[in-house]
Amino acid sequence: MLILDKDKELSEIIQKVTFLNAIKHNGKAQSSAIIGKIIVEYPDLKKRIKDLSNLIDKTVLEINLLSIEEQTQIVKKRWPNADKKEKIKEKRKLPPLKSVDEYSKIITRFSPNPDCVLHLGSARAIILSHEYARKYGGKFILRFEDTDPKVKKPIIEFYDSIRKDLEWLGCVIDEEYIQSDRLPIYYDYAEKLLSKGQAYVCKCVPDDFRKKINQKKECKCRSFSVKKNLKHWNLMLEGAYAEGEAIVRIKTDIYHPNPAVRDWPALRIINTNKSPHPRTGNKYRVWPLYNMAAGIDDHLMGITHIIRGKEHLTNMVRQKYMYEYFAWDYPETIHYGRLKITGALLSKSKIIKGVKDGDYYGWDDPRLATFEALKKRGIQPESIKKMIIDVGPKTADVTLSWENLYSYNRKFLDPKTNRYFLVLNPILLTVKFVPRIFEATLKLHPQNPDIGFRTYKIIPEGNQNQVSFWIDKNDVKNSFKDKIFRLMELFNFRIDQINDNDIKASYVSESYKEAKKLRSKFIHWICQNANIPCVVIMPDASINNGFAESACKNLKPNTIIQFERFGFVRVDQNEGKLVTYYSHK
RNA sequence: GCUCCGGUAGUAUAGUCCGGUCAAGUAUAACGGCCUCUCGAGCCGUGGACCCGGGUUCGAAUCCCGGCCGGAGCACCA
Repeated sequence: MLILDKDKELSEIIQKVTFLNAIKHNGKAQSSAIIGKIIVEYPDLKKRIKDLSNLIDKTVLEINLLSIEEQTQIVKKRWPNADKKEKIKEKRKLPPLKSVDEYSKIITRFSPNPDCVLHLGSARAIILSHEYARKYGGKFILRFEDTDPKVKKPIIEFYDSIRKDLEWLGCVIDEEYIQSDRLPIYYDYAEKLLSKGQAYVCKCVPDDFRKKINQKKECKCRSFSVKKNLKHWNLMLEGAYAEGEAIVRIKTDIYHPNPAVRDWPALRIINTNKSPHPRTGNKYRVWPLYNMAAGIDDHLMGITHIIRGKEHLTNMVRQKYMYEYFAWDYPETIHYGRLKITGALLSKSKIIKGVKDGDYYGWDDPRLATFEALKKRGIQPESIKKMIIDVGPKTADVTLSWENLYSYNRKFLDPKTNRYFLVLNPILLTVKFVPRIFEATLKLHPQNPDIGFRTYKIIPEGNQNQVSFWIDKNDVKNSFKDKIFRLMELFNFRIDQINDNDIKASYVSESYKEAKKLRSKFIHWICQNANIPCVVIMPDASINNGFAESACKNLKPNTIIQFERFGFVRVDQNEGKLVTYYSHK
């Protein structure tokens, strides 16, 4: 205590920290917070924490007696530079991968079953695997896991659509494998396991086996000799058994606490005359199951880091038995949580059913969260990528909101997207007494005039000097009386009369400042004859019809533009009629 | 039921391993203001969270125990 008291430097620091803490919290400092800060600077004081604590309590008591004004003054005088730290702008990045030093090259893989198109639910696996491979200068493998010709039957068209989706996402594939090409490899390893007594051919009916294994009892096939097992194995390959009559199981631990781990199935028989494989037809009857095929391949392909959903956690436990038999090291794993997005359907089977039943227009229906649909809606692959990286690889499930995705997307789109006018709910506005010819010059981008302009010439006609425009009914529908409106970048007008099919108005003035001063509503417009028909397909698949300004005539499909005061859209078709998909505000 | 994971604002995330600079940072959404010839962008500001209960400790988002809630697996699917 005494030593502390004498330490001028320390007492100075304590006072400073206490004053600052007090100011920060309405004039009342709190000792616990102060102790923390002091301990960090003087770790040695930990030993005499009681003394320190007393000293701080004393200081806090004294300083808290002062008013916040007094405190502020004292701080200003004694420590003029003490206040405020500036905001940190951090860019989130991937956490480092485990044990990278133990591998000469990082190899990751994405391994889909080509039984459906890809959707946002797969984004974590794809992007994390690819990003980590790139981050460490490694290799990214695409591996089609198409070893179930019956229950989750692969479909030929999806092999390609998956490749395309990956390309769109900017994930470059270094190597590609298809498991249905590799059956002999799995057979080979199966035989090795059988000959070492580490696997057996089980001929039990599934139900019986399950009952037994749940009671931690082995089935009779488990104790068959290697010779017998090999004989049965060959009979399997030769086609002597029907579907379900025999299966290869990997021996694990009958007493494993998790029944799902006990003697898991590795290869089964599929009648490919009845359920032909789309690539190999009826060439093979014995097909490996996930843990066999993926387990073998992950090793053979040198995968160092497996990044997959947490539903595979027990599969890791299962596969480790096989890895032990072969004396292989199991790769590092990341098992991330499920990714959902509010309201979106992310179930393959439901997507397939919906498309099949005609509930959706196709795989790219805007209501779906497939990559094809997102692309169609103008979502940039970079946005998805950034979002997934920000979400990171943690095991908790996440439910993203669309707003989040939109915000990422907006940041990419906003700086490089041309602006145009779109008029929905069009009604003809005729303005009379327009004093002269106007030439409106409209920036294609508000912050970046270098991108260019589009111009429209407004020529008054007839003895009342009239000009007609299309405007959105909704912009003027409420109490227009005595109000001045402004046609953006053009002039101000007053409405005389609203009819069902047109609006009569009179020119008021040209001044922008005047409109600003009067707090006029600024509305966009399209010259009566300078329009092209336009439809906007919304995320809920509803359709908006209207006019786009004629400058949109030359927009190429795939261009993303912003309709001012409406939102971003992606041009889908543009032949006589502009067909667009709405992205977001 | 059994076996595993998880739980920080509306959403997402940092911090958790190794207790103290965290009366909790950031992004987005919300709200207010400024700016802008878009309702977009930008700028400034406001409000908002450690699942609950015990314990250990001078001190717990962090460690321990118990509970609650959520998810996944328990397929001859992947």
